Amino acid sequence: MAKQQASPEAKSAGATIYSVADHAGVSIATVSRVLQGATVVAETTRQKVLAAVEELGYVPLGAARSLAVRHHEAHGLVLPELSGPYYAELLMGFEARAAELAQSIVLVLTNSRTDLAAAVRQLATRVDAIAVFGSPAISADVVRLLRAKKPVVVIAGEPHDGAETIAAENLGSARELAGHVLGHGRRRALFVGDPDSGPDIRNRYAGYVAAHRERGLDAAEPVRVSLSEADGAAFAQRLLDGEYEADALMCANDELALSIMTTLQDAGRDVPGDIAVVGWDDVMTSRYVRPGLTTVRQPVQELGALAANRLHELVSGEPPRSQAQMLPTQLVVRSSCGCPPTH
Amino acid sequence: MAKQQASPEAKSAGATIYSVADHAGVSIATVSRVLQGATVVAETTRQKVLAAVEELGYVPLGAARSLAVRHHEAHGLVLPELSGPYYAELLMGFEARAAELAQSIVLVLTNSRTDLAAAVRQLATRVDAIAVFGSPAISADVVRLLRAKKPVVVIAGEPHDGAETIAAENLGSARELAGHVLGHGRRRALFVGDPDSGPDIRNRYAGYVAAHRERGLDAAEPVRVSLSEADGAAFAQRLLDGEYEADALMCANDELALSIMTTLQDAGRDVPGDIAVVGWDDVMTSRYVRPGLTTVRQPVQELGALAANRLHELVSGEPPRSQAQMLPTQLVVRSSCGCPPTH
DNA sequence: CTGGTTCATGTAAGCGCTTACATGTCACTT
DNA sequence: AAGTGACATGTAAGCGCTTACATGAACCAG
Repeated sequence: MAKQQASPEAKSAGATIYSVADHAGVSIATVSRVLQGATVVAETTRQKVLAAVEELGYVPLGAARSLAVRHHEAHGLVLPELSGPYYAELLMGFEARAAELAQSIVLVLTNSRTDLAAAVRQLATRVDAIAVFGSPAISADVVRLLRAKKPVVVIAGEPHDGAETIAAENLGSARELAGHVLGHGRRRALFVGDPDSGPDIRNRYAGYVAAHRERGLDAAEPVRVSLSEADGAAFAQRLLDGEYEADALMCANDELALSIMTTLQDAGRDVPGDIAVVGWDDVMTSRYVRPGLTTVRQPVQELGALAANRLHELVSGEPPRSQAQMLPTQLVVRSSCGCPPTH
Repeated sequence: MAKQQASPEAKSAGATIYSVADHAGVSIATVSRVLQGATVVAETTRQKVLAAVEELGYVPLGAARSLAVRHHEAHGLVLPELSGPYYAELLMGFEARAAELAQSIVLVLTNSRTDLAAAVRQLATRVDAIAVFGSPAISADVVRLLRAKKPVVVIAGEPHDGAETIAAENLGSARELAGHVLGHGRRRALFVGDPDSGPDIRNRYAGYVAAHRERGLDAAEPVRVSLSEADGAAFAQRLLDGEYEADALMCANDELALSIMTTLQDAGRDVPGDIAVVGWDDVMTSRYVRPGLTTVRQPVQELGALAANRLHELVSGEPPRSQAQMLPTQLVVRSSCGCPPTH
């Protein structure tokens, strides 16, 4: 009956470090100390404080701490969207590494935004550093950010002035993949995808061209379609209508390849008999589909993790790298290219 | 030559509202006013301020604003992971709605965390409200959060004391789906998945049982496996080995269904001839696979959007709903259930 | 018993914003 | 010419933390 002075319901909502200190009979400095765990506090006082925290349901106000310590302990990540496994994996890798570094992550998806610039500006307001996926849509704002001196790393994008770039290797594996297809004797291979949609696709096309050149072959102009299932199906239809002629299709990514391949098959074409189809990314579906899709696997999670890691290093004062970092990539041969099925 | 007094390189990194005010020759209050855009400011001063902001590369410190206005303008989202389209879509829906409401979103993935409780506590520190996906792993911490009086909504989880719940409908569509399969004359249908892994799966199993009961049939015990491709393949192998006997499989989700179906097919079984297989979620692969997978489509994006929306309403002072909200769900009949192919 | 250490704790000064309130200016009215 | 509003801007008091520094208690050596 002795300690019932505390108002039983005045708790939680507005608990601050002051109310906790009061409740525990100590100063706010002591409360802060036990919560940060850095300095030594006598065990008995620590228990008192913890009890008060518990009792009041105290949750410290992150903003106040951030203001006092002068950083946010948070990284920003700007991605176009999350459909398909690519960005999701990137995000997982990023999140996992950020978690290890005790950084919160705040996410912005650009496709859902009408005012992208405002969103990015807002983001810059609450994080210490930002990783941006290199969609062409955002370059201007990235530059603005740079001027505002938040460390920025660009993932799979154009090397912007001053911002670090990290990406997966494209040119070499694209050359290898195209070479593999040509090795099956295909002579009318088409590249499907728009090289202008970013450096990734541009380099894949460059690899396709290089593979042709090495063999003294002419590389066709790319078929410029977006990386969506719908555009894939539409292109396949045009192919069926005779608008294009090809015995192999090197698609800019798996989603495109899959929708094209399925549309062709449903129309009675034999893949790879009549026409080979290869993709890029090695999404889950590519394993399940028959024939299995030959493609290229990127270390997407690692890409994300690396971005988070660099961000942290930059925040900790390491100098920016001028050289773009490049992660190796791996050819995955299944049977849509003309190789015999192996499953 | 007259206005070159400004130090050319002292910019950005440490620009504060004070330096901007100095630079523009106004008070910090005025700077704040033009940046918030709420109060009227004379056009000429507004221009001066904007120019100073631009020149100094000023980015306001979110933490300071949050502290002053006493909320974060951010929502938290706690998800197990992001592999597969389900969570990614949920996140997209959530993000899109949050963006409309001008809320930042900070993301925590629980599978990558060793100390989940700490992560959630940290999260609570920097957001106004939290949406938690209802994995059983986190219930205890959710309760702690509730005590600490941050609004919480639980997505597809157990109705925890005080926390709102929102979910997609399971029981009815599961009954419908199971009924459909039984309608093909299958009499040895198995449910594959663990009803104890959460209310979603539990209700799907309940629907399976109800469909049997309605027809005077006995429902078998569920085959308790986790929702992963690996476990699916393992189960398929045991089925092939004769450990189970079945003419239909109702799987707890598509990933399971797909890996099982493919494993069976690769072993020479005819789906749906020998055995029907149905799933849940309608992931992209389910469209591409042959036979097309019969499944149930959930309004996953809407689920996410609804969560974001409720969070905002709760933060704005609306009273919590005691009734769980339930979104309708839709049977997608393709041919893995025994129906003729339609594509 | 005194003075010097050591160690736990308290005191108070910010961190960079927002905003209620006070002040000053102008343009009218009378 | 003085009084009155209306309006733009400045002043200053917080918001809830962290942390350098000051204080005081406890202990030990001399």
